[in-house]
Amino acid sequence: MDDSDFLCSNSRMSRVSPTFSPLYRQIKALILQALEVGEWRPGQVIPSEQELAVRFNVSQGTVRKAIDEMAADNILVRKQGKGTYVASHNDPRQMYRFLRLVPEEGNLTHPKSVPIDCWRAKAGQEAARLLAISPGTPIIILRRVLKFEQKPIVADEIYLPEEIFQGLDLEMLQAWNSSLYSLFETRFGLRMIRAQERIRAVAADRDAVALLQVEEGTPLLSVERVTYTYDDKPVEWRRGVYSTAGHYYLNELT
Amino acid sequence: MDDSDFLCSNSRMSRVSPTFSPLYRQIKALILQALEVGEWRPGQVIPSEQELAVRFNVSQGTVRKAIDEMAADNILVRKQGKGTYVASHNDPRQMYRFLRLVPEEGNLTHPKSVPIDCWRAKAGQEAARLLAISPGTPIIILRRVLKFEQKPIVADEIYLPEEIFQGLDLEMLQAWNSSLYSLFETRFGLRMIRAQERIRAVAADRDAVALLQVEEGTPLLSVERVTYTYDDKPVEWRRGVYSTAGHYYLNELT
DNA sequence: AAGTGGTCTAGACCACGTC
DNA sequence: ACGTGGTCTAGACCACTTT
Repeated sequence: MDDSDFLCSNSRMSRVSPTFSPLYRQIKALILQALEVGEWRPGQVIPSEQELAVRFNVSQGTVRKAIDEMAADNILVRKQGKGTYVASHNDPRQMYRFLRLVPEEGNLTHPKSVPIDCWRAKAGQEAARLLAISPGTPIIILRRVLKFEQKPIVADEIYLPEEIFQGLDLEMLQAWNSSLYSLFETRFGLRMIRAQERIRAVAADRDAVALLQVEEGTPLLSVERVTYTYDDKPVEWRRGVYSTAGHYYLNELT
Repeated sequence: MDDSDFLCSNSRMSRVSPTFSPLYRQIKALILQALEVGEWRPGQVIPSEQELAVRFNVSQGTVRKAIDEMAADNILVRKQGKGTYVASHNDPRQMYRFLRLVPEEGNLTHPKSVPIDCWRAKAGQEAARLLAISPGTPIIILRRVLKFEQKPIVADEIYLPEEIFQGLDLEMLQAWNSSLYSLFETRFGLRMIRAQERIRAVAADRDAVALLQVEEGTPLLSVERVTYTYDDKPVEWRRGVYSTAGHYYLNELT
C-alpha cells in the first residue's frame, strides 16, 4: 500500500503522530460503528473477512486483526467454517455471562428470575452519577429475586434510564422466562459489553430477610454493578445482596 | 515450508488429527518449558523474535503469535524498541496484581504486609485437596495482616507446601518489605500465573475481631484463594477476611 | 466443490529505545 | 545507525461447514 491514505483521520504513518492509531483499530472502530447502528443484529453473521477487506480497502489480515480484538472483547464470535457472528445474550452460554455465583455443591444450574415490582421514579444523586445522567431524569426501578432450584439466593434492585427502556413494566418482565439481558437485547436492542462490580459484606436488613428467607443480621454479599453497552455508555445500575450459605462468588484472577 | 516436519509430536497437517495443535502453540509450549527450567529469569529479556524464529526453525510471525498469547496470559511483557521480558512480581505494577481491594475514597495506596506467625504443620483434608498433595504432607502455615495506611483491613492464613518453600520462616518474612509473591519469586523461584477466588460473606469471629479491630459479628468478606504456577500447579492456598467498611472488592466483568 | 475462518510464511516499512 | 517490537500486505495451504 502506498502513502496516499484513504481512511479518514490520520495518515497513519505521520512522523509526528500524537493520535496515531493503527489501521486495524480504525477498522475495528468502523465495524463497531456498524454494530451500533444495527447493520448486523445479535446472533447474525457478519460479512466474511474477505468481503470486509474489500469494503474497507485493506488486506484480509488487517480485518482479521480487528476481528481478533473484538472476539477477545466478547463482541463477536468466530465459528470456523461458518463465519463470524455478533455475540448475543440469547446464546445459552452468554445468558448469565456476568453472574459469578456458583453452588457450593452440585452442578451449576441456571437461575430463574422472579420480578417483584417495577415502577417509575426520578434519578437520585447516586443513580444519576453512575448512569451518567442528570439528577431528576426519569428512570425505571425494578426489584426481583433470583432463584436457584426454587430457593431465593439473590435480591436485586435495578435502576434503568427510562429513555432507553420505554415500555418496560412488570407484565413484560413476568412474560419473559429468560435472562434480563436477553430481554434487554431482544426488546430494546441493547447489548451489554462489560460490567464492573463492587463487592462488600453487609448484614441482612428487613427487605433481605423477607426476600431471601434468612435471619436478620445474616452476613450477605452486597454486589453493586454498573453495566456498559457500546462506547462505554452505562445503561444499568443494580445493587443486590447474595446469600452465600450454599453458594459462593467465583472469580478468576489472571 | 515443506511437509517434512521437524517439531516433535504431530506432523501438524495430518488429515486425521485428534491431537492437532498449531505450530505457534508448540512454540509457546517450548518457550514455556524454557521458562520453567529457568533459562530466562523474571525481569530479564528473552531473545528477540528473530532469534527465537531461527532457534525453533519457524517464521518470525509464528514466534510472534506464540508470544502474543503469552503476553495476554501475563507471562511475558512486550516493550517496543527494547525487547520481550519475563513478567515479574517485583515489577511495581504487578506486585499486588491479584489484590482487588480498593479504598472507598482516596487513591489506591499500596498495602503493607505484617506477618503475625509462621509454623510447620501437616496438610489436612482440605489443604491437601486444594494444593493437590497427599494429606499429611508437610506444609507451612503463615498468618499475616494487610494494612492500608496503618489500618488492618485483611487478615490472611496462608498454606504452602513445605517442599517448595523450604527455609521460609517468620524472620525471612519480617525482613521482606514488599509483596509476598515478590518474595516467593525472589527466594523460591516461583512465579504465580493465575489464581481463583471464592468469596462469601461471614461474621467476624474472635480472631478477626482481634486482628482487624472490628466488633464481633461484623459482616466480613471471606476470600479463599488458590494460586497456580506454570502448568496449572497449585502452590498456595489462602483464606482471609476483608473488612469492607472503608474498602470494596472491585471486579471487572468482561 | 465452494466458502469460511485458521495457520504459516516472507518481505516491507514504521515506531520506539539505545548507542 | 542499529536493533527491537508493531503494523501491513499478499499468497499459499489447512480445517471445518455447507451445498
